[in-house]
Amino acid sequence: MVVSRDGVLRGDADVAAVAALMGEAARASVLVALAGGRALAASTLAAEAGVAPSTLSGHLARLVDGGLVTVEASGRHRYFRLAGPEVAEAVEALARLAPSRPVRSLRQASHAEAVRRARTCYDHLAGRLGVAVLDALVASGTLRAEPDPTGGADPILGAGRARRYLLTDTGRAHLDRLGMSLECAGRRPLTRYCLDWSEQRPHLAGALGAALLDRFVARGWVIRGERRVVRVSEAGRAGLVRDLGVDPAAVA
Amino acid sequence: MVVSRDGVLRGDADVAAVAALMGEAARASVLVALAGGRALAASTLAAEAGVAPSTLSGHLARLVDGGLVTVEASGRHRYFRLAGPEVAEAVEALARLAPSRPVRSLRQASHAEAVRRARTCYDHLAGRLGVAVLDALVASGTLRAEPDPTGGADPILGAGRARRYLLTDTGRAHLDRLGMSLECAGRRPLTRYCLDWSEQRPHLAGALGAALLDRFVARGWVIRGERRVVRVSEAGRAGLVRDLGVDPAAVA
DNA sequence: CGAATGCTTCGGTCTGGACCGAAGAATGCT
DNA sequence: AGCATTCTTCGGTCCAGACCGAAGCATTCG
Repeated sequence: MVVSRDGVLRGDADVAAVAALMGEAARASVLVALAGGRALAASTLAAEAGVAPSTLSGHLARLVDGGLVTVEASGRHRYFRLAGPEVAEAVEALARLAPSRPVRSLRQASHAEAVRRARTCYDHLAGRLGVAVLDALVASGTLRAEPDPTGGADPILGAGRARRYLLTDTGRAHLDRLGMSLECAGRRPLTRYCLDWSEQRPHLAGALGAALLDRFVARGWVIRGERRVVRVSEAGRAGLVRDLGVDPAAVA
Repeated sequence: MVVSRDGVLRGDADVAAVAALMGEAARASVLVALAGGRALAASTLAAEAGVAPSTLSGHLARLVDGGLVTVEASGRHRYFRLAGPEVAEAVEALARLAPSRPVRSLRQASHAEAVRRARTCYDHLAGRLGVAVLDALVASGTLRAEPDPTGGADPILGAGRARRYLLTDTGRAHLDRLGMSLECAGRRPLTRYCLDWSEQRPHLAGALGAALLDRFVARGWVIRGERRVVRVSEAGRAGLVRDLGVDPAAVA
């Protein structure tokens, strides 16, 4: 309906150009990773796509040039984002007619649910559980959410969202009482956030995030499974709710 | 939302594959030409795309293999059609974010409307007028719509639609009275239909279709414009409605 | 200030695939 | 049957572009 030949509506050279831009594995990977409105750094995207940073840099330049993606420089990072909802719609339209739609087996579906529920992200917790833990730490005053000091919008979380999380004195004492203090953070930042892709909200990373996962595992609160999935034990359910104030729904 | 990494929702290899299939000028041209549900023959599509038939044959095979296009053999022709509405939607989604969206000027828009109203298709009439003329000839009994003798579905019009139009005896007499009989059809089939891309319905082609356009022009009923557009004169409006029973709305 | 980090540009290699023409199979017309 | 038309397959050429590593800027941190 929209398209037709004869010069009546639109030529087709454009369609081929846009499709060609999407029709390469690394670039498609970028667009898919960016679908949902996330902004991600070039290095992250390169790891996702499984190509060298230099290669992906070229791809990103072409995507930006083609108007599918926008860039925002922030320090020495450059955050890439889909240029608009139309781009996401096009990606989804293509995904809908992807060949060999992998028959989502029951087993795969339940694995997917497990991943969303609780998993590791590098060395810290992620998924609904990871997000709930950060929420609980903020709610209990252990961490204090600090708005962006520069006043600018955070490229990942958007304007008005916390840009860093500070460990309070009472919070440090609290963790000490629980036997969860950190020996030495070394050069690593104590707290960092990491945007959870399945929850679209931040979870706790950094040295504290790693320490917490470490303790949880040591106490048998969470058990590592395969493919980064973790399972919460009965003791973990009780302990997380009692000692950290985690939302019971997140460990159910 | 639909798409994400980690095997949770869907990998992206499929997106890249589909997009790559669309990301080539000749193949995109095919998809655009087929948008709207038309079924076209390989040779037609090759001419559209501006490549050798052998080249396009390869492209069509890939499109069929990729599930974007279906093929139906009919005699020595093979008619290609989009595999489904999802394909058209994807093409349109891509077209929407095509770069350098050519600003549709008022002039272009009115030209488009004129093309839809009445134009020539090779040597016969097309557009709303062409379709209306065929309708009128059938309604008046000049032509008799013959269902597909083989009982199979017509590759262009679908099952249950007329596959050929026969000139009846009374119809021939009627055309004689109007001074519109044909001298000699030669080797060319007397009647053929041709699917009108703007109306999605058949208009009259073949020797009779050509003869009618010829007479209409000779009598000054229609005036040829540029770019295949034709305009109906005041006399034409009256004559077409009075002598042929054409729907007045089609010549308004 | 240097060192580390994040990203881009450049040079060189290599493969996929787009293209054509010629030959071959299938079908319809006379 | 014989011939024309339509489409596909095959062989061979050629170019776009995907890829990597090394080197070059810019920024941040110690």
